Amino acid sequence: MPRGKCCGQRWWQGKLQGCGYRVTAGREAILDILSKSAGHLSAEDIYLKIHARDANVGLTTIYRTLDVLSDVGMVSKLDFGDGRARYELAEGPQGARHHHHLVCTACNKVIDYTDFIEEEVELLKQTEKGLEKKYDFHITGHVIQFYGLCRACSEGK
Amino acid sequence: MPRGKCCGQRWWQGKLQGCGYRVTAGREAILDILSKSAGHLSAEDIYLKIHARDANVGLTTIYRTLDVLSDVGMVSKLDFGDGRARYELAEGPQGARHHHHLVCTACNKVIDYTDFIEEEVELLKQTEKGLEKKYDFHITGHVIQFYGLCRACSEGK
DNA sequence: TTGTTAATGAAAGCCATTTTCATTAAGGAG
DNA sequence: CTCCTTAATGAAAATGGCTTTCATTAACAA
Ligand SMILES: [Mn+2]
Ligand SMILES: [Mn+2]
Ligand SMILES: [Zn+2]
Ligand SMILES: [Zn+2]
Repeated sequence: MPRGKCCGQRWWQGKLQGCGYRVTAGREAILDILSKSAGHLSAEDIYLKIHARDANVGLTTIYRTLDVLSDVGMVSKLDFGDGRARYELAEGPQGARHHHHLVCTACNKVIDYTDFIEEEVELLKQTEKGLEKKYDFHITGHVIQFYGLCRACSEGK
Repeated sequence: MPRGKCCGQRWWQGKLQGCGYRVTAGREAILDILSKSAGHLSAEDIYLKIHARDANVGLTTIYRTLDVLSDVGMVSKLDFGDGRARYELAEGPQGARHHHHLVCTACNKVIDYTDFIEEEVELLKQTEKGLEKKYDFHITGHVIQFYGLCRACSEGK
């Protein structure tokens, strides 16, 4: 019987080690925070949460870890145009369905939506196929985001 | 009979003055460069082109002017994820149909495409309508971009 | 021509992210 | 378990796109 947190919490070990990365306390802490948060955290958000909770993890390590996690596909790096990158867990075992974002340009609130995703994904697939052929491109990803004003910001004039 | 460059070159005067902005040499130079370039220029690109051509326009003025031009809707500010904003003339009298972008993540080449735009725009319209209703949002804009590897970068392994 | 005020440029500042480099520790070999 | 190689880490400094400040210039209305 293994010591430490028992199975179930560490579904990421395999993925990290499989890609040649070591499993460290800092990486576990960052993944834990990401998996327990609503998403769209900046590097500094994570830094603050980590220090509020317990450990000493430098901001530098947070940036480096987020790069690693993006690299192995466990985390998505997002840009909502407010000058700082944000991160969320990519679709994994237990969570995170594929979704797109609706961003309030006034208060920076971000809404995940999965509505209309089927039609969007369908069109995207076709468009990607067409673009790949016509422009001889190998497409690896896309960004779709809507910008606007949320209720509160719209009323606040 | 007016002095200076004669009519035809200055379709932007009206728009600027109509919005309460003054027409200055720097603004003309920037617009001229934008209208004669392939597009997707960074502030520094413009700065270098302006100095290669003739005049003394500070980088600060270029940033400020691009803000003004975005404000009046003459220029679109683009973000391809390479850490610097890029700009292109928005659809105006003579040029620039509505298009989306295909970006090579290796060499940063950007392709404008108008194919599939009709279907995309149609779907976007519907999606926006649905999102506005469901999330009580007033949508003002969207971003659609595809990322991948161009032929050259794909072959170069 | 003149006065008001927006526009400008040089220099300093800002701030998210990256780099440097000396120190620590993950994890395979034995 | 102990050693050893080398990836990982953190503090501090650097980077770089962009913004702010402030004294000077020039658009343009009167
Ligand atoms: Mn999300
Ligand atoms: Mn374009
Ligand atoms: Zn809002
Ligand atoms: Zn390329």
